[in-house]
Amino acid sequence: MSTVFALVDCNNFYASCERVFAPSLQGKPIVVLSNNDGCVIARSAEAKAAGVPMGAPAFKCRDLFARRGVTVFSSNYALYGDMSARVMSVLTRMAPRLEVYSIDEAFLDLTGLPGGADAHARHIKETVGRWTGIPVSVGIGPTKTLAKLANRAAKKRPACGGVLDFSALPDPEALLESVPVADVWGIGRRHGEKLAKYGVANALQFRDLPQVFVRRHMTVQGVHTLLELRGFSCIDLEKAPPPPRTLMSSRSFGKAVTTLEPLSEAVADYIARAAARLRAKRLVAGGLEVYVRTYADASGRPPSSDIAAAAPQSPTAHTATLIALAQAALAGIFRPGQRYKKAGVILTGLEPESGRQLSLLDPEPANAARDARLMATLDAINAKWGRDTLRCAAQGASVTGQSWAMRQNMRSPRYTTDWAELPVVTAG
DNA sequence: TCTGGGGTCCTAGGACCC
DNA sequence: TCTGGGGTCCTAGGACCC
Repeated sequence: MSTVFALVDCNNFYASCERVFAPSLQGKPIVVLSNNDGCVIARSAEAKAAGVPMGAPAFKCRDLFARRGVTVFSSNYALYGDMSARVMSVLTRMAPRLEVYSIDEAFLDLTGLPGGADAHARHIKETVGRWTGIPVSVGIGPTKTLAKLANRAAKKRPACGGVLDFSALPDPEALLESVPVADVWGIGRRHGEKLAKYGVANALQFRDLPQVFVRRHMTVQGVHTLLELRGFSCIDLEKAPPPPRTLMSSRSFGKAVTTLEPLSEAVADYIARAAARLRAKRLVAGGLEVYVRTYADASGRPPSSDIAAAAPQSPTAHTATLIALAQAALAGIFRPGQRYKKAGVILTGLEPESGRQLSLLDPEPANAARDARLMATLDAINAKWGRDTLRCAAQGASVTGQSWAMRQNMRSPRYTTDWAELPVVTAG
């Protein structure tokens, strides 16, 4: 029997998370901004109706926000991550196989469920809503790509109550014809532009292209998308995601940085964050990259980027070792007089820490055990008392006072992950 | 004043080896 | 008077996703 895929996607996820804890905003327009309060990354249905564009720079929307009474939130990833875990935990109980695809989406295997996929999907939608407060839509299809398309249609057609099964459509080709080709999962804007030159505007036209044409212009991944649109499943559910190959931490600054010292501090801070995530996944890094990016300057010269790589003597998750390497790399690419907008670090060459401890050919440095104990202690203290309780001096003295800190002026409380910010329920 | 952050995969091309 | 064939590894760049 062929697989029945479902895609469960949270509606306007970040905006919905904010509204769970601010019920007075139900039915009101709200938006969530990216880091640095830069651009709009989530909108409630009412904000969409008010004409707030996705991805719009926040400073260009101030008038519209004021005129239409839009409530604005800085992004609060601690809250969204926790709400996501709650949604996924409910979904885990409701399907035999599940792949968490992103913070707000999961693919489910609904093959052979009693009562049929559609009824089960409606039960899932209702349960997630009741237990978490987050509204979801469910798309069902014989391939992941078609389940994605069905989900998109479920959101656009109020009549279907948030659930749509591609296989049950009376006229599936009409749906394919209504979808711009660039909106198909795996095609994207650039390929969409190229396809338009060949007269391919929608998903139906793409589906009927010759396979060799697609292979030539879009590699094997394009062929997978083509076959999936035709109903042949090529992209399976991934139950246990493979370990990450890289870990990245980067931020834009609140304002331009022009000297090495604050840049160095920021890089140390990003390393500390990335290294903590590395240890949480029981991995070590065999290398790292540091990059910086400048503003476009007044004369119209475009922004420029510089990148430098470094590697420890042996793979490690020791924060101080990685910071020293990253700062030395940074010093090599820093140029006085530049106005820097952003910096980032990427940890590369990741491998399991356990593999290393068993290696006889490549003995650990003498102080590796001591380093590991120090990091374990640091992680335990920060887990108990908050992420920035124990820090390296290189990260700068204060958590909030750095000249490079990002802007975040409208963040909601960390309702679910910080004791000091629990919501208060008032009787009466 | 001036648009986020964190990932993956595929391919082409060069270095190097036999 | 003019440079094989085949393989591996690495990197850069381009595309995609959320």
